Amino acid sequence: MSESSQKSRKVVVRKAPSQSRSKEKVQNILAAAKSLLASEGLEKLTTNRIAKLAGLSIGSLYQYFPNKQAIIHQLYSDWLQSVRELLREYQASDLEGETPVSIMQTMMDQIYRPHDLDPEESRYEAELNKAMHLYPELQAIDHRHARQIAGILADILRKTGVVATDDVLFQLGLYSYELYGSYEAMLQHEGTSPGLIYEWQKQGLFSIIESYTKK
Amino acid sequence: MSESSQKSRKVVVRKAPSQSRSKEKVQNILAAAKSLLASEGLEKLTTNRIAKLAGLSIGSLYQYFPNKQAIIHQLYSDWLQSVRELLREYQASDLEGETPVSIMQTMMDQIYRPHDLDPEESRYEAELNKAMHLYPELQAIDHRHARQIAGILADILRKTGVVATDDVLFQLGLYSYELYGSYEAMLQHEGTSPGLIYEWQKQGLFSIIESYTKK
Amino acid sequence: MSESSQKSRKVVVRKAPSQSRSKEKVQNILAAAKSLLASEGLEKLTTNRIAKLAGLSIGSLYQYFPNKQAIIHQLYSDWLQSVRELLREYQASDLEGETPVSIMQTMMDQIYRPHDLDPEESRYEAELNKAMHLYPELQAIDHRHARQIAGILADILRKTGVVATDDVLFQLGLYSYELYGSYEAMLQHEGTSPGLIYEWQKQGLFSIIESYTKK
Amino acid sequence: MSESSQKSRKVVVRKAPSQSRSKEKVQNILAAAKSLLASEGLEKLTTNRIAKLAGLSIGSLYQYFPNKQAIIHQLYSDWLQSVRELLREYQASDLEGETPVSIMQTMMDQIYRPHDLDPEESRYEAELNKAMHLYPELQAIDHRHARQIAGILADILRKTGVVATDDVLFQLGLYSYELYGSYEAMLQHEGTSPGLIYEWQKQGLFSIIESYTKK
DNA sequence: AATGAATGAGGATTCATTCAT
DNA sequence: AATGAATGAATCCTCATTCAT
Repeated sequence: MSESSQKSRKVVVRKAPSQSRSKEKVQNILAAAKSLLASEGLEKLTTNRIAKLAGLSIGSLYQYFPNKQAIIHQLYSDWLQSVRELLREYQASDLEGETPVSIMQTMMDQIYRPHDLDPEESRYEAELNKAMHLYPELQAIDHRHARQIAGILADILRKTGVVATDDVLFQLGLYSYELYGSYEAMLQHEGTSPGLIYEWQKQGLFSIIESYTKK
Repeated sequence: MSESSQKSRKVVVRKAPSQSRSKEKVQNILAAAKSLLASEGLEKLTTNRIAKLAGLSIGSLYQYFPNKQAIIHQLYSDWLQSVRELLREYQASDLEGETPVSIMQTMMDQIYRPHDLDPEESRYEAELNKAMHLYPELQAIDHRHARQIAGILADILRKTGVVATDDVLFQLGLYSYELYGSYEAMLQHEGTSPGLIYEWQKQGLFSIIESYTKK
Repeated sequence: MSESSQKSRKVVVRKAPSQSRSKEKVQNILAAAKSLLASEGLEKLTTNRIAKLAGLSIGSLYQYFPNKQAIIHQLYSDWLQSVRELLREYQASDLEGETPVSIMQTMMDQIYRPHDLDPEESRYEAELNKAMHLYPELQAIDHRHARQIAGILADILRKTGVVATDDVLFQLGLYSYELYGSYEAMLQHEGTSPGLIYEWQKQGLFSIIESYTKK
Repeated sequence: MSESSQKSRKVVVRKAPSQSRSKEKVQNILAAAKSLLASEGLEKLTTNRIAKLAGLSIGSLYQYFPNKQAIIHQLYSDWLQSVRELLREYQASDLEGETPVSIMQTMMDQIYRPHDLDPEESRYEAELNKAMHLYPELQAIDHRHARQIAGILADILRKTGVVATDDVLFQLGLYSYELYGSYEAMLQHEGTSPGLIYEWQKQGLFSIIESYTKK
């Protein structure tokens, strides 16, 4: 199960199977944008460069996306969706016998792992996050997604025994989700040790969660 | 994205602010940039607007700063310095009787407080952080400062009883410092409760610190 | 989504032409735009060509006008103002002994004349009119000016003995003004004889006016 | 201004609409263009939108029309033809007992009427007129048509008793025709009263015609 | 014949930076 | 030293038209 959901994390690739030519082009564009974001950063992300890297003309690019923001939004949205889907699997799964800490640990292991394996992925997500802040219009979407994720996390926490008001549960979900964002940010700094930070993040979060758990 | 046309540039102050007249102009420029950053965000931060708000000509601005990056760098550097100085005071103070947690609590209260009191300050620091990420050249400087702060924190932690290798101590300092950055980021999201987040940040960090403390 | 990016635009002059240098540049730009409009038509009127013909860079052009519309608006506004001022002189003058027809005849002779003398002027005004229709935002201004002119004409007609309700007087003023627009349009057609058309325009208008005059 | 990239082009129909299938497609295209012109204006009239609304592909559209201008030309040409045919009926009819004024009155009532009944038609013709001015190549064709119509009108006027040289008669025909164009333009302005304008147009024209009539 | 994806020149606009005065 | 007009490369985006399938 952990294997299959590992795959479902990469929604971008999952959609790739060439159902239609359109879908493939869209994927090319997204892949190009992702690649530029990871390799050169947000500053160098121009529509013309994306088109060139995707192997099509600028005009074609605009046949698939109405504007630059839409590309970034899709990238971000895809990523958020993959996280949401992963969390939903856990939410829907049999949580019998799981403690809040045990389930969070499992989920974090799965979500944080790619950063250790692939620094590109790490840079990519950090740049994506940056971009999100630069386009105010996209923040609303970000918030909506974030709230959904927070809701799922809150539900999982509640089901596994965390006792708190709905609002605190929701805040806890939001906090957990945003903690992941800060993890990404930290990895961008040189000199930080991913392993240690990961452990500390878990330890800190678990300490908080446990304080809301009935004994 | 106006920042995309940036090239490698020197980021040092062009003119040592030795004369008081000069010092004043430099301060005006920095204050204007800070104000614009806090009120309108990074996207609206143009050199022309800074000059206008600072009450001098764009030509004069370039007599005090070689380029836009240098202004942002100075702003960031000033902020880091204030943090460093604050921490150095603690470092130099009599830490007798303090536990790692007690001293961290004191320092965090002092550093985090402005965000509760002044949302402008919060926005300002978040935008500053964004800018830092957008100018790759500035990141190296950021890292140097961060390492200094981490070193101070490591020293304080060691003096107050944290037991770990030098490297782990340093990582712990770095982690503590970066946790603050993530706090700023979280506050930018709607729907988050500053009070709760602050408490959780502390609780998480203290939990980690305590695990490195001899009993 | 791309459709929605249309925004209201300011159509005022960005920089008050208070200093003579500025004034001169503004005039250069307007003259260049006018010249292009007259010689090549609206299709070839691009900001870059205006700048080049005006002898300055595209960047400079945008220091004097916030956008292309503003240039066209200024051109149109200037022309309307000259007409308004001319009419106001008549309005303020001693109309004793004048009949509606005699005063209209005098004014029309003065306003229509440039077309006979200068075909460039004729083409220019026709293109300007075309442009006005292409920019919806400018139509509101057009209407406001038109109403002012209509008001002045109505006043002149009333003072010189036309008897009608205020509304009809106003409509008559509007009609007289718009008749001039149609004169411009007709001149653009080959094979038309300006002299005849002018006489007919007058004859038609006078016939209408006289039917509202007490005998 | 998308039209600015236009170059000299043939404006004839590429394919004679001899087969009924073809004829239908051509009509679909023209109807779509007309509809877009009336509802959204010239600026929003793109070949791709026309094709979509006509229910065929952009490629097919270009099988029936060599370029965008040709479509507009056909639209304009069709409209002119309908006017021509209407006038020809009068020209061919028994004009015994008709005065120039009575016959013009009858014709104008018939031609002007649609504007009162259908504001869409009014907008359509105004946009068509605008388009005509934007494509210099089309003006020559416009003039040819206009001359034909002027010739018919001149003939009708002569037959019903207007006495003037052939040239003046022709000019009078042209003037009458163009007066209609100005009527359309006036209707686009807010605040004008169609009824009054119509009456005034007639009154003005009749006054001119009568001055060329033997008593 | 039909399709519609692909093209890319061209347009409006911005803004960091320079330099003549 | 101070000024601020001037620069122009660079960016996002449009749309008439073509052509491989």
